[in-house]
Amino acid sequence: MKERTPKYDQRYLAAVDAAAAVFAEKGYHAAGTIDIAERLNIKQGSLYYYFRSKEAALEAVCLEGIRHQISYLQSVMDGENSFAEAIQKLVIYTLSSLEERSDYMIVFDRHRQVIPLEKRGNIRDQSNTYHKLLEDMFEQACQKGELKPGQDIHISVRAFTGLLSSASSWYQMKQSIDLKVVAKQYSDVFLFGSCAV
Amino acid sequence: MKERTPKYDQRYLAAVDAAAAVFAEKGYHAAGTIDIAERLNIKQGSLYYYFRSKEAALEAVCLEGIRHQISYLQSVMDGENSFAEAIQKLVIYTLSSLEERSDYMIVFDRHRQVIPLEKRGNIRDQSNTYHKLLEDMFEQACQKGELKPGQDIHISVRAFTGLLSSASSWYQMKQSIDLKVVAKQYSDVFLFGSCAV
Amino acid sequence: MKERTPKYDQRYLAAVDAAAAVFAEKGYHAAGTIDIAERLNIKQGSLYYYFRSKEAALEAVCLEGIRHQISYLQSVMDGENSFAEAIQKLVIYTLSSLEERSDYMIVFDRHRQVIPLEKRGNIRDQSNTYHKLLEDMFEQACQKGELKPGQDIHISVRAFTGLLSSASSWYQMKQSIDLKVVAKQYSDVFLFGSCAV
Amino acid sequence: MKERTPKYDQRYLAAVDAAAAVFAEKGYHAAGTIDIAERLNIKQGSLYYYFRSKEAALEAVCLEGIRHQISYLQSVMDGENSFAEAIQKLVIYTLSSLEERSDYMIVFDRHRQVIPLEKRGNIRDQSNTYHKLLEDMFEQACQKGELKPGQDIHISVRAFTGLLSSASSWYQMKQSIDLKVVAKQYSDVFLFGSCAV
DNA sequence: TATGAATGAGATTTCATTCAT
DNA sequence: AATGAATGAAATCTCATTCAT
Repeated sequence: MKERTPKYDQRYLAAVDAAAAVFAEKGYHAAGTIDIAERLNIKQGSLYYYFRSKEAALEAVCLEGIRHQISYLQSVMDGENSFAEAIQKLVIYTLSSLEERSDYMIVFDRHRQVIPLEKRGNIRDQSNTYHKLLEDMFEQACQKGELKPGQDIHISVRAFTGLLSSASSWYQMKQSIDLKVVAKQYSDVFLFGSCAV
Repeated sequence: MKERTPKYDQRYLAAVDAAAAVFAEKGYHAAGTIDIAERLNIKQGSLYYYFRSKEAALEAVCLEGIRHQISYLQSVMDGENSFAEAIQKLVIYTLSSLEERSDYMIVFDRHRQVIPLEKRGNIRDQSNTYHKLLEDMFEQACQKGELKPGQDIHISVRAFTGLLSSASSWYQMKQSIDLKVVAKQYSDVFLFGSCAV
Repeated sequence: MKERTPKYDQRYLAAVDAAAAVFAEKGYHAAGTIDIAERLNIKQGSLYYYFRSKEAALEAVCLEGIRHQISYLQSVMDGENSFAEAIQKLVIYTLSSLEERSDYMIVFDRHRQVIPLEKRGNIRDQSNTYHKLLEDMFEQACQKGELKPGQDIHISVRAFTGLLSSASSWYQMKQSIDLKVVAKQYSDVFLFGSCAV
Repeated sequence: MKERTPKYDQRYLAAVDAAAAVFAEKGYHAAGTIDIAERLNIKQGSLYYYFRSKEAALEAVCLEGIRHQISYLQSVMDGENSFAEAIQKLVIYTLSSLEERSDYMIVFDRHRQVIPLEKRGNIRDQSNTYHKLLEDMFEQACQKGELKPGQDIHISVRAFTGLLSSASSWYQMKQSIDLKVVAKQYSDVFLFGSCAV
């Protein structure tokens, strides 16, 4: 919508941040553009200087949200990690994202689908990228013999993301428990199962 | 709201069904009372003979949705199942619920929290009941030595429900793979983990 | 938008009427939906019971406006009129429409083109019908030798409608002059010209 | 608003031109100041160096539009033309104006009345001048016996301008027919009528 | 039980305009 | 002369809800 000068970027990012916070707190539909504006200390109409529409604001939040996840995942894959280590790091990162960037996580998780299919291209692209990377990671682990044989990789990936998102729901009712303990157990369930023997 | 004559029950359930379908498809906020009415072939205003308000319709859907889960969970616990068997049955039941009653599952999963805390009593009660039952089940399994030692039961339960809900997201983009195969793998991940050795 | 019961028709027509009046007075864009509502003694939002949108109201006005012109033109063509008589009757009818239904005439004349091309189908259809009828009439007159030879019929028709619309602009600054005198002169100009000899 | 240095004049005229184009295309109300600015490759706010307001831009366009018509009409009257010749020249000039300056013609024709009566002084003055000149011309023709007797001159003038404006509507849907042929027929209708005998 | 008609409060969006830089 | 940022007022439209019939 605008070329990005550094100064503009700063304000724009603040706008995205405000949108994330408001959407996370109230939910996309229940949130009003006026809430976002107020949080930015500007008037409602001025929001449209940053976003073409409320929906565009949501898209911006989602995009910004997933960008971080992708780049961390990328960095984990680039590093020298065993499969088990990688899984643990991703769980930890997800849980700590939930502390530091919870707004973006929640909005992405819960409200992404509000954007109508036709306009979901950008988000879908990013989302696909993320899943593709994960699948690559599982694939490589499989070839190194780090994964149990005979399991469909797509389902494994999905089971893993399901676990991650259950962590998200956990965050909402979190009783202040040590993050690392929780992360350890989550990854252990995924890696080694819950069943004795 | 009304005494339940058989005939009334039938129409009322159709109304709940319609609400579930509409909420699931569009999301609670994006859905209009008019959409529900249209699906019932009645006029917008007439809806108010079935529901005191739109929110009441949501509550009815959620309640109806969880009722099934609870009663199935109850039946599994009453039967003579090992922990592993119980887990498998629950995964299968959830997946097949997603085929047969997906609307209710989706609405409960995604929109339950729209109902303001003050009015969420009924649903919370049911929800608590469900979690409590699950925790009991895990507790018993633990005492029988069927569960790995040293894991926090609350987290295990949550990890399990996270897995279940990942199945929900799977359902939405399902590539028609045999339900039992999928269920097997999902439970295997939970029970035995993904990691070789 | 609604099935037409007689009672509904009456109210609906009143709504179209109000829209016509407001659009004619202020112009489509300068007019607010609230103005129309006020004229109907209902609240702004209630307008949308009758019209899907402000634009739909405009379309309704235009359609209603041209309907009368077409049916009168049709009746003139069905009667036994010489070309000169027909022209005169049409001029008179147009001028008196301007007294009795000026709102519709003005709106059709000035604001029809606000409706975007894609949605102008209905109006264009009616408009084409009107022009087609006129062309038929001129064609027949031509064959009976009532028209000067060597003139392109399309241009003649257009010159005639131009004259009619100049009558419309006349109406706006009308000084109370006898309608029949004016109509006579207008048709005379068209039929016999302004130039001596 | 500014003293007119040659350079300023040039830019100013470009601005008027842009406004004319935009108003003609979208209509005054539907057109935004931003559209005009974009066409000039400047930013919205910068427009206000050329026009005090959007309305002032419209006024400028109208004034510029009619200036040409008046000066041509003046020149025709100053020359030695019979009434029939004068009419023909005016029709031709109008039609070719529609090719070369259609924006100004259209805007003047359709949107002049947007300017509120209080502020319409300038335009009205010019408009009156134009009509007055035409009436003078007809009056003189009448005295020379070039006009049919017994016709009200005001109506004749108006019938003539109606014809001219019908040419305008013709222009919009023009099927590219030779301008002179069209002009000939338009003036013939006005001068000699359409009716045989 | 059902509906037609209306309401009213609020939501998003648009846009001419201003002004410091 | 130009712009980036913001404003504020208004405008259209939506929608859950009500109620007389």
